[in-house]
Amino acid sequence: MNIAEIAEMAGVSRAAVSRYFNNGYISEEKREAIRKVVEQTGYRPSIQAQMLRTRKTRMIGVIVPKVASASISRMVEGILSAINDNGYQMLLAVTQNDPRKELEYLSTFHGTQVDGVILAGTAFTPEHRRMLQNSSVPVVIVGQYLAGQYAVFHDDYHATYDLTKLFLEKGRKNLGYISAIQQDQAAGADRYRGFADAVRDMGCGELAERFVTADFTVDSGYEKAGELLEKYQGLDGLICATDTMAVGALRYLVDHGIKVPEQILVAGHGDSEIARLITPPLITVHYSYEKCGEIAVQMLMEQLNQGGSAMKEVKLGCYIVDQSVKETL
Amino acid sequence: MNIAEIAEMAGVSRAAVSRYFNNGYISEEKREAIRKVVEQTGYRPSIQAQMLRTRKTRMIGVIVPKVASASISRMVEGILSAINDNGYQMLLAVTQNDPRKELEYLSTFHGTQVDGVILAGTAFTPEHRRMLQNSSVPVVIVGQYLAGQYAVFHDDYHATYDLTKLFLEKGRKNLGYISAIQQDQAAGADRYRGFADAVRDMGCGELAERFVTADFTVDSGYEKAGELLEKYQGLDGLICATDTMAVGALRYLVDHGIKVPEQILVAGHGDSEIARLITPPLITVHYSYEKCGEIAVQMLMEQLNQGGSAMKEVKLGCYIVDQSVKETL
DNA sequence: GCCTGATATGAAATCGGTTACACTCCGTAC
DNA sequence: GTACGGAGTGTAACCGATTTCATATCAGGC
Repeated sequence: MNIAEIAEMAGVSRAAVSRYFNNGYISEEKREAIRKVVEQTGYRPSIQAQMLRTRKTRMIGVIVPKVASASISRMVEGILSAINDNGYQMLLAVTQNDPRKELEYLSTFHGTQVDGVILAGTAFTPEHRRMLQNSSVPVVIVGQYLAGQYAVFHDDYHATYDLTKLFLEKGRKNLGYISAIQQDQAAGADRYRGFADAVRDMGCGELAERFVTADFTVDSGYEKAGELLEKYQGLDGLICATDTMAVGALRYLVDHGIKVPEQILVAGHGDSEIARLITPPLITVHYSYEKCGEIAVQMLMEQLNQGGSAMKEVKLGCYIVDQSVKETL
Repeated sequence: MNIAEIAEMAGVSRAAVSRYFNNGYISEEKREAIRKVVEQTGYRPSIQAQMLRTRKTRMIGVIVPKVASASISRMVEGILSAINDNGYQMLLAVTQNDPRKELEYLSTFHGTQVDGVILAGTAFTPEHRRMLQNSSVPVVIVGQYLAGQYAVFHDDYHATYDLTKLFLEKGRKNLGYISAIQQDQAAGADRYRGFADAVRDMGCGELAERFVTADFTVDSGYEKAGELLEKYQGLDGLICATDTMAVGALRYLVDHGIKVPEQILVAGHGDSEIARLITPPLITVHYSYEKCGEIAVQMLMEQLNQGGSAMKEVKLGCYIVDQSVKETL
């Protein structure tokens, strides 16, 4: 079933059938004739032929490090819903935290494959920058800031700054910090910097050195909490770069008979479901992952439709979630 | 940059350039000449043109009810990894549990859009069956069994049967069950049937009526646990259709001063991270979601490459995870 | 009666590849 | 010497749509 057959059956030209589907000039009679034939045959125009001819794929490429993650899957959900609302579809690629794969997918998408790209990167190399600058399709980066690029991300620095300040104001003066790798600008560097600056501003700069670096896993949080506690005796507060690490740390404390929150107060970042459900609940920071994805799509759509986006960088605010203060559920 | 320009620059025909990319007959000299021009120009064949001409998109459509879910995101991860290994890409669609959207995406994908479809459906209507039977591309259903269709799913019935038996053997004779809606064949009907048959087989058939139906949320689990406990006094065991519900139920019990597991033993299904991390940990059933996705892709690939798959229905086994018995972490 | 602009139409070019077909070499078997 | 098969090549048809362009009709304004 192609457009020529439909045209013949309806007694019109191929152009007329095309106009029927694209709201072009067409008389009422022909419209009706075509409608009948289309209904009867169940004809649908070939998407590939349309893509080739119009040079639009109506697809957005989305590159993420993984998908089985509370934060990322929420972001993907937000992106997907916004993409569909705009009549686009999502081509999903997962890098499994392999920078080579990230570049590979980026380059695949650069061709004629998609109309735009949303990239949830972690660590950016010079090669990333080069590739992004030479991109033939618009790219929006989510979760990270990258100079000169369209991006939507969170205020990681102030999130951790405020969290640290809260801990100090609660009288927790012997803080420790479990960080993510510094190569991860947002979750690693920015959050740690928020912690370090806050303790300095509050007159206890020596705490800035009380940190260890963990992977993004529960087990690593467990292990590194042990290291930190051994190294620095008498900790009364522990701030972790992610909820996942914080859960691991919490389990370490519970396993070793340390009372939470009485002896040590624990916080993470991400407002994940588990942070609210674990006992005792974690103090955490709410990140609007869905919103982040939606805004990224909005920026992309403006570029696709108008050739440019009003917004170039969007920083989203965060707020602290402390269930010991206001009860949820 | 199109194939004609490359051909001219290399002093060969368009066919030769095409053969260069598709491992056709080509002499060493021409191959080298083309290689040089390609390297120099960074030329890449248009994917759209290839799709149009070859009638292959090298894309698999994946339809899921949502993505921000522990079980589904793991399945998507498994599917995606297997798809990429086979040189395909993933077009992802989320239905948000709307059956209309499910049909809509199914029909979109039926056209020329993708080479194959993986469908994680929940409730199948006659219209689903009709559409699946008339599908022009191979479809594999995951997570559910549907007569006559290629499918990979779990042994939900025996999972719950064994779990219930375990509870009874542990001396918990006053069981209650929190079910998912019966329209959901796997998580709803099959699991409940496993529960009901087990209690009957073990000589306490009257328990089969002790159930309520909840949504797939923590809050619903919380609420329904309350209803069940009010209705049936003296419960000493509670089996839930999903971990999420079980977590809600657990919180209800904790909030109401009921000791877990001493007074009431609680179990879910899914072996989610939260089931292991919550205190006290849930008894749960391990489902191989990644594997489920991988096998679905394998079945799809066999159909695409050989015109048919050796496997038609694959039922995956489950095993009970009980941390009170064998310690993890 | 003539001009203008909106509506309506089809022929044909175009998007960028793949591949069937015909044909030329060239080495080898008989 | 002829037949044969495989390697290597180019021409041209084809995949299935959109869109430009030329043209036609008709209404209304003057």
